[in-house]
Amino acid sequence: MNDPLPCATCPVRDRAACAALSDHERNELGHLGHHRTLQRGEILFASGDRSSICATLISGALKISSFGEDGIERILSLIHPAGFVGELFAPMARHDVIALTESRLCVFSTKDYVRAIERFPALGRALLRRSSEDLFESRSLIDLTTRRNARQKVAGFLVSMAHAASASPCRTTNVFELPLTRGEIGGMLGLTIETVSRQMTQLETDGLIERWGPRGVLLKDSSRLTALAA
Amino acid sequence: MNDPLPCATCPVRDRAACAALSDHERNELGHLGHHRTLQRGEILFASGDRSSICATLISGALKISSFGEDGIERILSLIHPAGFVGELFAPMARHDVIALTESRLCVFSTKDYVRAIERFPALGRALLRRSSEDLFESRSLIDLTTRRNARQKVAGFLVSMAHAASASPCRTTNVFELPLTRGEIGGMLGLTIETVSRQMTQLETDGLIERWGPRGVLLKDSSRLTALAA
DNA sequence: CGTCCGTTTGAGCCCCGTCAATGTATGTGG
DNA sequence: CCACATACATTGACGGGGCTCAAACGGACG
Repeated sequence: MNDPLPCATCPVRDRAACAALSDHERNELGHLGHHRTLQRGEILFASGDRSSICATLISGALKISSFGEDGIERILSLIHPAGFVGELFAPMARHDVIALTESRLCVFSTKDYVRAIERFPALGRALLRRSSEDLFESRSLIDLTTRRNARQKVAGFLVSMAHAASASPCRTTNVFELPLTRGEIGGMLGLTIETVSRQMTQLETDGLIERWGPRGVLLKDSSRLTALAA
Repeated sequence: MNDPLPCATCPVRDRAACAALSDHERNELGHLGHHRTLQRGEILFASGDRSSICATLISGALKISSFGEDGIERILSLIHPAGFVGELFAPMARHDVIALTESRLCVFSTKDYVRAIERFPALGRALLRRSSEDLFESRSLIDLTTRRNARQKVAGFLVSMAHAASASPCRTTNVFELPLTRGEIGGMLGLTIETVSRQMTQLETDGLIERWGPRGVLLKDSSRLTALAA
């Protein structure tokens, strides 16, 4: 079951937290984890789970969500390749982690991973760096959700998704596929499905974007879009 | 100027990140930092600063804010005693950090602190733990801001402030002083001053809270308030 | 072709943002 | 001590943006 992971060919081997390790150390870490593939909608772990696993995302996309008693989903974060999920220090999971698209993961038991951090300080530092980045992303999302009107929220969301979709941070793509449904977008921005949809069509009629089917987006005027989001 | 810090009498010595260090290590870290006191409204560092400092909060409260070009403040996070602020890995600060009340800080140069993390792995792990907690808090705030109506947002805000105000996480206070103005609360929740004010008065007339002047709050019915916020 | 799921579009209403006035606490100078 | 200024909070009136309810549309898959 736990065959050593083929880190040598891992597409995120130089961006994930484990990239900070030496070959020898990574090899050792590799023996602790295993690969897993999730289909869209599959749950990695749910709020309240004691299962205590954590994982690095290799490909695909995940969402971290909470559900109110009314059953309304609120998306708290998106996870992109090389991202890390899991509560290393809490006794149990406090949110749900769900695949947005087919996703490949490198899964570890939390206990093993914490021990690895203690043995390999570089891993802890890399994770701290990643955590800081997550924190910044999270605050950017707060920034987005507290904006005044729906127009600014959707515009800002599209810009941030464009950044996330582009592999390199310097060269940002203008055309991409949204991994989220309208409802999920609404759940991130504190809007309803209908409002998101209306804003999208209005952005299109205003010539700021173009749409390729329900999920494809082309940013025709990124600068004006960015300005709108500010 | 850089007298060794009197860690021995520090009120957060067993909760802050540096609590993970041995006496000897902490002593060494203490030689790198210095104390500083901020008055309400004073800025520790601002977005775009290259100053590169970081700090542990000893007493008081800070806010992390971003300002839109319209000049509207959006509060992204509150920092409580034993909290840590500063961008260890970014070339410059991306948000403003401002004192909410008179605050005492333990300030370090980022460069020194990063070096300390490399020398003392336990410090890195403690910071990772703290960062995970900040991330959770941040996501809780997202959870709050994406709620449907103003009532739920304000109720949830009051509950979370009650938790933050109580020193111990198990025994939570029901009476406390808000360190924030109505405008600042609005800036956190994506609401206006007037809406916050109206919701507060309505919560009072409904018998859920009582107010002691503009800032003092007494939670008369925490359970109903919590239910309302869910 | 029919079903399912997600998106789009429409109509109506209500919550909350805007604008404006008043109330209250604190500090400052005459 | 009082008049005044400043800053913040409260309250009211009003209009518009977004939520609710509802129906039509479109693609994927049997």
